[in-house]
Amino acid sequence: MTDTAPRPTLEAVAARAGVSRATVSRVVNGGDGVRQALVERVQQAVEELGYVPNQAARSLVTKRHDAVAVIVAEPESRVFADPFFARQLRGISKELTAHDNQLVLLLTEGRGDHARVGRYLAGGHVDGALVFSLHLDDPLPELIQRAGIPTVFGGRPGWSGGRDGVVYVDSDNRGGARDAVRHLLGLGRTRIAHITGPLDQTSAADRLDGYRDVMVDADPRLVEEGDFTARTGERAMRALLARCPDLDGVFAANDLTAAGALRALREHGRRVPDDVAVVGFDDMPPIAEQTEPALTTVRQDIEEMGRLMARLLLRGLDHAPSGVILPTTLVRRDSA
Amino acid sequence: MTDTAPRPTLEAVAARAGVSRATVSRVVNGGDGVRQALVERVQQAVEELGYVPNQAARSLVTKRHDAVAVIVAEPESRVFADPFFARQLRGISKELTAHDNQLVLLLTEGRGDHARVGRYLAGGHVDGALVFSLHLDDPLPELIQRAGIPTVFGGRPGWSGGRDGVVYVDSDNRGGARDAVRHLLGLGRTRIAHITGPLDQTSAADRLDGYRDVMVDADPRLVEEGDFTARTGERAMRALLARCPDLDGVFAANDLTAAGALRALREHGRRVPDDVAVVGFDDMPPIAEQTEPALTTVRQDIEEMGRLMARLLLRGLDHAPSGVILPTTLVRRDSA
DNA sequence: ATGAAAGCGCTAACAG
DNA sequence: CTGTTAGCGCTTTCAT
Repeated sequence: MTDTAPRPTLEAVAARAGVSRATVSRVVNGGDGVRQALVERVQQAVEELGYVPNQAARSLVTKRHDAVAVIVAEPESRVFADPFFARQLRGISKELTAHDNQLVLLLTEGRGDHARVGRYLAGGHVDGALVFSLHLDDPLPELIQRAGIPTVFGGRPGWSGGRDGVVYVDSDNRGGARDAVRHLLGLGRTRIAHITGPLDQTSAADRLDGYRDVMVDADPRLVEEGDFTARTGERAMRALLARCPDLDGVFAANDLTAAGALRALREHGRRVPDDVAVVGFDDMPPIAEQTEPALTTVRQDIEEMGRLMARLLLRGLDHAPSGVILPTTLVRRDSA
Repeated sequence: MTDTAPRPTLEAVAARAGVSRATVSRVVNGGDGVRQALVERVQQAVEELGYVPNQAARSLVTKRHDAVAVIVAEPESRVFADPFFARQLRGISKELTAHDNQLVLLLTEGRGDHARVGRYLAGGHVDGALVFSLHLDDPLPELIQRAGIPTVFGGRPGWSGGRDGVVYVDSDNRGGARDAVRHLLGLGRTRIAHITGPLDQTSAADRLDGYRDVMVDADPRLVEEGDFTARTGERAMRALLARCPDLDGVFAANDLTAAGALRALREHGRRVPDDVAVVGFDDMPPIAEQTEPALTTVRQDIEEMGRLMARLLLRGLDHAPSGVILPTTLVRRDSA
């Protein structure tokens, strides 16, 4: 790696402005309590020299880093197929940027990477962590707790029952699912199937619970487990069709799954929504608007989730509510 | 943000092991030239105290950060619709992780963010930068050059002609495009249309060039500009169909565009591949395998691109080749 | 309101 | 091989 040209230090600026380092430091950090004349002189010197504070030196004394780790622990498949991840990142990035914080991205490939993440967190490089996509049996939270660093989880962690001090942001998965199923019911459908997500994630489990809230004693054969991918959605739909040819409605755990289901339905000559009405979850425009027919779905504001997670973390977790649940809304298009 | 418990310092470890700070430092950093007995004593002290080096203090003296900035300058639309971004990130992350480097993600929302990025880069927080998705008129490279920090670009920068010392990694877009069109020709198609990407990006321009290489004097009306999104691919296909109803082949600049084209084709009652053969570009499995019919497309190894970019940067740019072009391969499925 | 001085925790000569 | 000694560039009392 080529060396960077030596950058001017506080010292240099002080010399040029004819003041002490302390004064320059004050000006650079807001400049209260410094005479206006001096402030200007310093600012000019900063300008002329192109001075930029050395973050390492600053962190060394302040013990702050103005950096937040974002940890994504997710099997490849989903992260790549689904714009979900990118959207959350964007929200987080916006909020962090607005507060002059940097985003350090930690992608994990599996258990092997956990030690590394733990070490990094314990290393005190960042002021906090934002963690996604935890599965029920994930050891990551344990590590993170041990690192003793402020953390906000994206999505309700499966193990949080009882654990205190766990802060998370989630969508109203259960309520959204209820809305979806009720909408189907309102359309006169009675044989409503559900293709779930991976049930070791709370978002998927909660949506299933919502489905069951409304379909109190539904035929258990109407529920098929999926994993949030289109491929599996298609396969699940085929299984459902074979098992319950009389079904007239489907609530898919996310839009990708719904897209897969739509394919299977078309393949089997079922018209949507005439024969079978379909509702998705997420409202990812590039997916929901592109399906044939366009998808009726439950919208969650993913970017806002990201933004909120960052905001909570930056504000300080001491007075933060444990869980924040964001509302969802049903978006009607053509599939139901 | 809650404070982290005060962590033990080198000093503390030294005291406990009964050696000097220098010795501890040596052990922590590889430990060559230290008697085995001492090494073990120090390691045990480290263990017992749970010592982790303070990165800020270390950077302050070494002037290295073991961190790389990844800058993504891309209008929302594409980053979110396309798994492209996530894949490259994964490749980069893997390589960086393997070399104990951190990934600092900088997402820009537009011109307004450029100053911030420039400041960050100039701030000397990172040892290098990886930059994506530059458009022809993008001022970002300028800023980056000024920051004087080692940089590798993802995709051939549009302005690199003449500029020396620009290092980039790209796919063989032009060659891949030629393969795609030749394949269509080999199928006996003669009226082959092309839906381009945004032509201010070299990847799109190069693919168009590749198309023209083969279709030397093609009817110019067979070319329609797109922007790498499905929606636009659909619209472009409609326009093409209206203008040249006799077309029998389409080369779409990427898979998403091809997916959109497929929709338009279906809507117009054209059978694929019988009436119109379609070839895409990228080979994004979640897209290419899910279209109806499955997409014949030009594969590029996106994750490898990311990995290679990181590798070049970490190895040091001084002896790096200016441009590295990765090969592409045609993947036959059902659409052509 | 401003300056002097003391470190933050670490590495890197330099001695020994 | 190991210890001593200087800082790296910045913030922050404490005087003035």
